[in-house]
Amino acid sequence: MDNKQRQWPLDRRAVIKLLGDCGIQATQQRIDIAQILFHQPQHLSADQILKTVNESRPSVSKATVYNTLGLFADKGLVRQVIVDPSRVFYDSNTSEHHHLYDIDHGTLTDIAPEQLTVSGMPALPDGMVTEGIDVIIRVRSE
Amino acid sequence: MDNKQRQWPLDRRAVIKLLGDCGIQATQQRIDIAQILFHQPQHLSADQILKTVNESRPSVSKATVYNTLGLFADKGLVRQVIVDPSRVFYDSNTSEHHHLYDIDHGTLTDIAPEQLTVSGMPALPDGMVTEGIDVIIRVRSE
DNA sequence: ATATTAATTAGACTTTGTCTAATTAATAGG
DNA sequence: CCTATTAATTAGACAAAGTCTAATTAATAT
Repeated sequence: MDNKQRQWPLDRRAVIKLLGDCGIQATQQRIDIAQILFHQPQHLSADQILKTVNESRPSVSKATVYNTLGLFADKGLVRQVIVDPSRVFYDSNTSEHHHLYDIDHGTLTDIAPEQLTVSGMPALPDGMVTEGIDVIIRVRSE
Repeated sequence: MDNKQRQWPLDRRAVIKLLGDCGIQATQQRIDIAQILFHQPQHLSADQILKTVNESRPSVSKATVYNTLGLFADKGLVRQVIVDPSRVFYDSNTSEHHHLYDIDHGTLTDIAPEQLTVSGMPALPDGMVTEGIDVIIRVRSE
């Protein structure tokens, strides 16, 4: 579901529609979280989202943040990015692209698919279904 | 250091030499851990190594396992593989290759570099030094 | 309105990994 | 070989990310 281009930033209305289109009940908490994520294409950790969403006043619990991010990832609304052993990033941009990860600063940057090509997908054993291909360039920048 | 082909399995003598060549003091604990890793090209988590090394009788502490794996990774003897949010794998094969990760079973398999080509390395911002490029094919196999 | 189902929550819990301060082992020099 | 010095190991406390549970609250449908 939903790996199309988006029009940034998504406002409240657009977010509600997006959730609806994916069969996700648009509760207040989910809308809040989605609005943070879909403000722009970005990479946020669960902890960053938890902090941001409760900035003005506490409104969403830790459990719900994790539940919601898991749900969004399942539905294909966001993409998990696993580059840092200590936390998962959630990428609000689900159109095809690669990543550059700065080990020293813990920051993620997008690499456009035109800039880097992966060719020659090997045949998979029976019963295996490709879920995705991750290409990560790891850099140091001290 | 040391991303060359190895001759599997490495016996005790070969392991001691390998450590020496990398400027690592060959203590009993490090030899034990290295022997497990370099028995064959494989992907092991810290926890798996801790269990294996203490199988017959307790001989290496948790702290030392983590210290040692960190040291081996720094020296380029093993390669960290970050594909699973819950644990880091250490790959005893440091020659160039890619990975296939089975999400449902949590298992890693190698993909030979000939089978999959990455072309068009983008120019990096000033001061950034490439540490490595990871290509991971994620599959489900329920 | 009300029954039923779905979502949220606090807080306990698990797991991976880190840190510290103290002990033990290894090395170098005489 | 003994001894000083340095390096490695250790137990156990700790930290942080994420999960789980059982109870509450909100949403939906009838």
